[in-house]
Amino acid sequence: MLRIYNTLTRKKEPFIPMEEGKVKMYVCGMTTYSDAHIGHARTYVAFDIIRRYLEYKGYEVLYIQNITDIDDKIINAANEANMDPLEYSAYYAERCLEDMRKLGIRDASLYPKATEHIDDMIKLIEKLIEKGYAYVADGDVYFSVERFQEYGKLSKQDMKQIKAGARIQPGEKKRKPEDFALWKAAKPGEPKWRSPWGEGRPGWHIECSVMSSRYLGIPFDIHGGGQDLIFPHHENEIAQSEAAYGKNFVNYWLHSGMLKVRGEKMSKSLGNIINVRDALKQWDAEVLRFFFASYHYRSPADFGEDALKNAENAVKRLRIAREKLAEMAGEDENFDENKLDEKEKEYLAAIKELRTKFEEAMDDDFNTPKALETLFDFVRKTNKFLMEKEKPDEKLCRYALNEFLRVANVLTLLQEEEKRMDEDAIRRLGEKYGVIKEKIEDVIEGLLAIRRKAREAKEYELADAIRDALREAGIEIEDIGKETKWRII
RNA sequence: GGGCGGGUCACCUAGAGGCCGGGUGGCGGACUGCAGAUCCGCAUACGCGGGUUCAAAUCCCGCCCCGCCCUCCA
Repeated sequence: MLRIYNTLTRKKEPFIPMEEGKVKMYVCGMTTYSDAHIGHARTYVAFDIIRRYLEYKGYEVLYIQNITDIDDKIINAANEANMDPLEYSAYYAERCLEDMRKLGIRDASLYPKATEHIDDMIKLIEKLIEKGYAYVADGDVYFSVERFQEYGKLSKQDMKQIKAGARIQPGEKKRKPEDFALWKAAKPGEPKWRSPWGEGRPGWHIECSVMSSRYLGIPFDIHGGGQDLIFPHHENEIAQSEAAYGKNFVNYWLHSGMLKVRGEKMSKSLGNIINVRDALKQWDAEVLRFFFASYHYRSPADFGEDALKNAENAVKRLRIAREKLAEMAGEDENFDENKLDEKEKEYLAAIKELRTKFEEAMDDDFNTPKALETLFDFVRKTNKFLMEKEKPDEKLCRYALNEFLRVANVLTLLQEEEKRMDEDAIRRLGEKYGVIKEKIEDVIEGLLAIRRKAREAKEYELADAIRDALREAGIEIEDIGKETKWRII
């Protein structure tokens, strides 16, 4: 039974979707006015894993992630760059999605954009005005917070606190400081849309109320985002949606912890924002994903050299185990349990345990660090099994590999092979030793043949030179007796 | 001030009242021409001070420290 921590109740609750077998989830996406940073990556990897686990459990998941493509910051940034704001945000939206794909995050079911839903926003605002929850003030429209009794229920703040923190910015025409904008009258030169209150553009919060209910209905199952969005954004979404529709908006609110950099908050003023693009120059996408998965999604995470280095080594251990298993694995996984000997039966038990322990961990509010433990436990048992068993059952090995990959995939690990070897360097090396072949694999084999002869002749300098050069190029070799295996590291 | 989450071995993380955490790194052993990989073993831990209990990293109280939010934020 999956249990999920709900920010609304501050408790772990059994997860029961609205519709059996289906999960409708919405995660607040990016405001696209610059490249995605590793904080975004953390959040979207976390929700990607959540989505994958739900699918692993057999749910059909409809996963909506919005793109905020109109907003003050976009307009300002576009003006500075001397570009049209909508072109500007479209450009960054594309780049951000590209970054997420490079990270290995699966696409959401849909990435709706704010500017494509202006009509629906206007309708919702009209409804709020009709019902007396919103008012027009000189071309602006504001939500009247005190009209919504439950305001503050998500962030656990009472009205007194909210009022104490609220301010009226210059140019705003709201009646109460705690009110927030649903619609903003256009200033000269800004992108604008026609509305019953004059030309203008939507406030930030309204888009999520509109797009979530448009694609998922209301209420829907899961609404996620970074912890920094709890207040005011998600609080405001609740106010808008529940005031307008008179019913519960979301069943489970999930919030991911913030990412720090070397113990400090990531912020423009500290100048320590790390873009996904830059992070990918230094670290493998899979290493970054492992790093994120090694923290529980609600805990703060700290992006530091040591932790990344640890992750890099840990990932290597997983990859090697995968390779070793793959070498022994046959075509299909339909092994015959009666043909297994004692050792194999013992290993079969370990394979089955992988799944149960993994699920136990993930069922507990997506405890990915705990889930990783089960992977490493399995790796140790696999290595031991392959070491002790001369000719392991091929089908059993295929089954083990498949099971391993199935759970690893949920954690976004051991996915499609990324080319990490430097083919050019290997070919140059081949030329040096007179090995010229079409296929890179043949070049490597040829080099290894030369090395084998060298070893037999006890010409260890040459043997080691080839080994070191291959290692430089991303190929690691392993001598087992007379035989030599190689793998991409 | 209000809300939330933390302080666990050299490093990164998980954690149920009693027994176990895992990864990285280190040390020793097996294997090896060497290296790597792997296996086995070893070490280092629960911010501070009280309390509850036969038993506390875990529950309670107080304190110190850190991070996040409190109308820009993922």
